[in-house]
Amino acid sequence: MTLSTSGTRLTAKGMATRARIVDAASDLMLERGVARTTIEDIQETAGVSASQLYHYFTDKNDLVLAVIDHQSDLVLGIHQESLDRLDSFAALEVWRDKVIDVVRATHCAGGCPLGSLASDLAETDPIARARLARAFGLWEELLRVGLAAMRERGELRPDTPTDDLALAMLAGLQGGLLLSQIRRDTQPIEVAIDTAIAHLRTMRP
Amino acid sequence: MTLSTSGTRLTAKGMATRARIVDAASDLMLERGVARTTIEDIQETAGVSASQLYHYFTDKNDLVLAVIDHQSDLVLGIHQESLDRLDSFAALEVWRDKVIDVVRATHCAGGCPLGSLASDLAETDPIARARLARAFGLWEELLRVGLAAMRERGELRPDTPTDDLALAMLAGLQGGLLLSQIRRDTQPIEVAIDTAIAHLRTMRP
DNA sequence: GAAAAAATGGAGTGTCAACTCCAAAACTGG
DNA sequence: CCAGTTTTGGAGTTGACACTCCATTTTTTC
Repeated sequence: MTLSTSGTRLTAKGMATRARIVDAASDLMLERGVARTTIEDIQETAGVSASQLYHYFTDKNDLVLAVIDHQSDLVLGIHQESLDRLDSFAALEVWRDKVIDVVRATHCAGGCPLGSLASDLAETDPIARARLARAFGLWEELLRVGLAAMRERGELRPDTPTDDLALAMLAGLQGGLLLSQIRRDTQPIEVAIDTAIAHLRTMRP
Repeated sequence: MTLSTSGTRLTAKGMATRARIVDAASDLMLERGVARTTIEDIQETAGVSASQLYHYFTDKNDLVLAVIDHQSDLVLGIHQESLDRLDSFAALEVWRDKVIDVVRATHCAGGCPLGSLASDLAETDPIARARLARAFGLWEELLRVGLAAMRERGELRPDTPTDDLALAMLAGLQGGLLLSQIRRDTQPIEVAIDTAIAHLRTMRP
């Protein structure tokens, strides 16, 4: 999974410390962005010393990559769970509700963890950009496979362009999350997903 | 328009200098984000001294607000021009091509100026968030009015939920721009807009 | 054309943030 | 239980960055 730290073997305790650091960094970077999150903030939140942090990560950049991997695992995990057996419109609605519950739970703060990191790092860190592109590729694939399965099951017409719809759905999701974040209102993400599903409904046989 | 600097009257020369500063700051902040853009960078790019910068803006935050206003004017200007007489699907396609030309011209770098600022500032600067929310509101309104006009003209069925479609379109646009930015490929934004238009086409009388 | 206001130059200042270093404590494997 | 390895503590150090200050030049106003 994580290929950043190599060479030194990690004790159970060490793994726990490392995880605490990544957790703290993930939370803070989602809230404030990468550049505004200081190493000292992370130290305090995670309850570790400077030497510990630099024992597990070569520098802040290295930590950022670990945060990307961590958030990718979390986000893709949530969506994989819901989309794995995407075989009906009912299942799609369950996914929809789950996404919106998450947004509501955070009161629209932070936006999408991957989207925020992407916007933050796209132009300043090529390695981070590539890794985020990969994560979004996997996410898109999840939607692609799900919609293709729906088509196979006869829920959608055979000529439905599921690949395009999957990409458009991901775009709508990202944009909806961003708009919900700045408006502090779940309406945009709700409308974005519902409209995507409505479009899908026009493609039933 | 700009309500940040008040009290002192501006000479023509002063206005030019101020504009040079805002232009430079806008470019740099779009490329690197707000926190990674230093005052010194802006000074060099704009060709001004520190005292000039602090003569026109009380602090970096104040400059950020000016950048938001500037980018809002630019972005909304571009879209207003295209959407003003949105009375047919042909006009919608013209708008689509224009948007994608802009993205292609920048080689997908930077993403949407407003979207990037929004993601950057949403959680750290409440005033900036409010102002960006307002800009997105105006943008949404542009689309709302355009689609409503299309419906009035009989291009769309009377029961078409143009308000929802406008919001979903803006979301798809934002998400598509973000995905195009991290993939360095215009495909996501193209598919996002085209899918939105395709959905609209299903609503013709 | 002179007083007032605005625009500019550029050196300086205090703070903060990333990263280093050396030593000590805790743990692991044989 | 001991040698080697991993983990931890915490006080520096270096550089960068936002912002200040005061003097000087340019422009406006009457």
